[in-house]
Amino acid sequence: MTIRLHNTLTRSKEEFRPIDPQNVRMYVCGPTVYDRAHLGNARPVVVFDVLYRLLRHVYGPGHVTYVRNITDVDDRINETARKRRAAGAAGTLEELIRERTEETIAWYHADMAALGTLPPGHEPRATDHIAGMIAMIEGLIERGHAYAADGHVLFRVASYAGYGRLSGRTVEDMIAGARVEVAPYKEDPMDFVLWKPSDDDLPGWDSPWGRGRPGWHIECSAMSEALLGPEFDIHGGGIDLQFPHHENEIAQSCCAHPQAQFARTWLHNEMLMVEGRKMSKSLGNFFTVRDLLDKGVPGEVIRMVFLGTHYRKPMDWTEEKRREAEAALRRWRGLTAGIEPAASPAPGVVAALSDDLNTAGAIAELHALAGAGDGAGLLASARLMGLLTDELGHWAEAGTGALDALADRLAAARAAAMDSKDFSEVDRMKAALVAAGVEVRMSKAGVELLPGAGFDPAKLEGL
RNA sequence: GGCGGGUUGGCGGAGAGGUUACGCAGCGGAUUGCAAAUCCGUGUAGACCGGUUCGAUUCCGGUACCCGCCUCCA
Repeated sequence: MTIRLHNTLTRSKEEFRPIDPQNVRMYVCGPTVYDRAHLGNARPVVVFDVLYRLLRHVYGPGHVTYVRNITDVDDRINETARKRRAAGAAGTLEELIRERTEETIAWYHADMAALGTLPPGHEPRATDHIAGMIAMIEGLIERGHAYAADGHVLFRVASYAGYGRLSGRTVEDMIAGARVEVAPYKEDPMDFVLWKPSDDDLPGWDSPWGRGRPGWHIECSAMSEALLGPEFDIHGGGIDLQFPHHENEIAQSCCAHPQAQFARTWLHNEMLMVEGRKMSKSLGNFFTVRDLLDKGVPGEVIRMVFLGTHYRKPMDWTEEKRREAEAALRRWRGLTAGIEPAASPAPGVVAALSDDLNTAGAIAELHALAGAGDGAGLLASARLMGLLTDELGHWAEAGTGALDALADRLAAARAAAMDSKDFSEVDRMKAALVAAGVEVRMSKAGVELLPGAGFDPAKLEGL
């Protein structure tokens, strides 16, 4: 099976050929752990989880290395720690920072697991790789690609001819935009920070340039090199990282290792929209994955909604999509209950995923399998996409015990009504069940009650 | 201002230079105490204007509108 992926670097779909099929290497930009992950943060995690699963399917589970970093150096983290200290929290600033990042990472792991995503093989933390960053910065200075000034170290953008290739813009274009930060210590306004000084109120590490902390982009260059080497297969993240983050990563890594190509294939997922607007912190229209889970939206449903839109198109989160996804999953779970998955996923599903992760096309194939009554094929294929797994299925079983008892009562009432011709009690029960989101099936064979979309076990109380 | 992307039937959302996407909703039928579910049947859409072609929604150019990046962001 040939996998084809859309490479941002070339703006075209390319056949994917790993550098080493025995060790396919992928790096995805992970979270900055300053707060709960919002729904937009979850999209790349799910998208690249599907790619990870596909790569494992094609090359073997032991032949894919997936690295997703954790950024735990960040001014927003510092800010939270400072506020906590000001509010009287015990401990040093460093301890409060660690506390904050530890709890945020635990939330992140729990929330992403709820979406059925596999943990990456490595989750390096920036604070564990400071030495590697300092070494890389020193190398860049030696080669003339960076310079120290006023306690800062800056990358000399003019020294790298390839700058702008990923984002498809020239340095002149960017200067025309005229929104770069001008600082007295910069040789050129485009130059970006590799290292910056920390005062006593900020976390810092000793370096040749004094006590300080790394800039935003250098961590990914250092950590990908440490875990995947100077050249690897896939680098992923949200499209908003294309510039400047990924452009700067390329500049740093390629200048540090001129003989290597850094990441060969760049994949970017489009943004998540809410009410037609990008979900973003500055617009203040974001909600977290946990908010949704707490509202009773199962992680599997969120995952299904995500996969319904191709990753390179903006996706609007809507209540209607949530409802449709839940209904389809309930149907499929009913169809596959007690069935063993087929030995391998359906070729049509693998083919769709292999075509630049056409998850919407793959879901259409799942519908076809369900329509054909192929429960075993459906199960194996859905699981390749991380759907219909045992871990994600608990939501679909909630309240089913109560339904079994109600089904018996309804069957008895119906049998009595058949004789008396008075169906009022049967109709009352049926209406109440439908109101609780239950699908009521009455046939000659008997009565069957199944949870439907929006099923709420709490509404069964009065029955 | 610079750069990039998008525009598909009632809604969501794919692929393909010429043949039904698919899902949801709708409509007709079977079935049912009535329903629901299920099954069968049913829709002929691709912003606008040109061009290439025997043939374009699919390729090329332009226009309009929408969105994103250029500033913390996935």
